[in-house]
Amino acid sequence: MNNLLTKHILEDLSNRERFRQSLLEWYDENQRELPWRTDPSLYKTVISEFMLQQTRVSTVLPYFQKWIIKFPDFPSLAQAKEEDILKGWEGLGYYSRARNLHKLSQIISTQESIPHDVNFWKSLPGIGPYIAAAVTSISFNQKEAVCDGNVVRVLTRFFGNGEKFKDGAYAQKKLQPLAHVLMPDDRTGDYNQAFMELGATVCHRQSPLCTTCPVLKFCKCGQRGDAENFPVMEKKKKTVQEIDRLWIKSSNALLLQKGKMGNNRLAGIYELPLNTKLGPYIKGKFISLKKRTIGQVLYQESIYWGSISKTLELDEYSLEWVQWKDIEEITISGPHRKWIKEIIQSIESDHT
DNA sequence: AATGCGGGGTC
DNA sequence: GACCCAGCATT
Repeated sequence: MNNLLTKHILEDLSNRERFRQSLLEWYDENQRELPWRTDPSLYKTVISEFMLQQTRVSTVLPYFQKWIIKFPDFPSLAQAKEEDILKGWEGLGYYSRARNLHKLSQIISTQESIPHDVNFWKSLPGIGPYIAAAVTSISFNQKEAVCDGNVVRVLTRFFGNGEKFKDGAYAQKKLQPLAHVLMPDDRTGDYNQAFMELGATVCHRQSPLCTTCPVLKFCKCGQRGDAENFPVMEKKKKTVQEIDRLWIKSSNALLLQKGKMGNNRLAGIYELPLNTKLGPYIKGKFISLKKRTIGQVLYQESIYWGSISKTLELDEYSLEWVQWKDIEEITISGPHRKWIKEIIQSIESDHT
């Protein structure tokens, strides 16, 4: 960290102070109007940070608005049924976030007073170093520096740090102390948000807007004109996994599978049934091939017409007949809801 | 330290 | 198609 600061304009304390002021002034004038910034509260901050985890602002906006109406505060969330919570999260992904938010709200609701200490927040379900720093700085003005993907991008460019990082998480961990050193003692929440806002709206991954950057004079890469080459990450190897799924319908219902065999990542969330050799399935004609990526795995999911041979074993395979009229009520993973609609469309167009 | 976990924007 | 986004939990 120290050798990163040497021979850099931000090594100088008065320059560092000028940098903070420039960034905050820019933020005061240019910050986006976001629903968790107008009439802010601890609750809104927590919800927004959970939703924004690995998820873009534009994706979060409609979910956040609906969520705040349905669950306006910690107690209402604490008392809600997990079913309803998952439904509010449908399509956002990383569903454990919703379950953790449920648990967290139950813990918060029983607290006499809410601790401001970052370690308390880190101990809560679903909260790690980033959200703990974000919440305690924004809501309690604690001096805790966030270091997310935006901050990593800005920092490596400021210092021309061409080190090849194993992955984003590693870079965040490694650069967090540097983020902390640059941080002011006051307005820590605004400063954290300003740093990320700069990354999100000016210091883009590709084609960064260096000419209009408010802190260009503190940025090595911005002045050299090679910001786009930073940060440097190792390549990840992708794997492919092929899966068979079945389209099993009756006149008024579709057979769906709740959760996923072997783990609970999709607990409470429905998808088309997985075809297994030992299952009660009869595989029919091919319908279509769908692709989606989860982490580094590219899933190629082939969907076939199917039927079931042993109707008494539905529970064993977590299978449920879902009436067509109820299909909007349950929580289906984003891609599967889309695929189901597409398949219905194609079936109907075949009949005409 | 490495892996699993969603879905979508953007080039 | 590749990369990555206001990361965290588990192993």
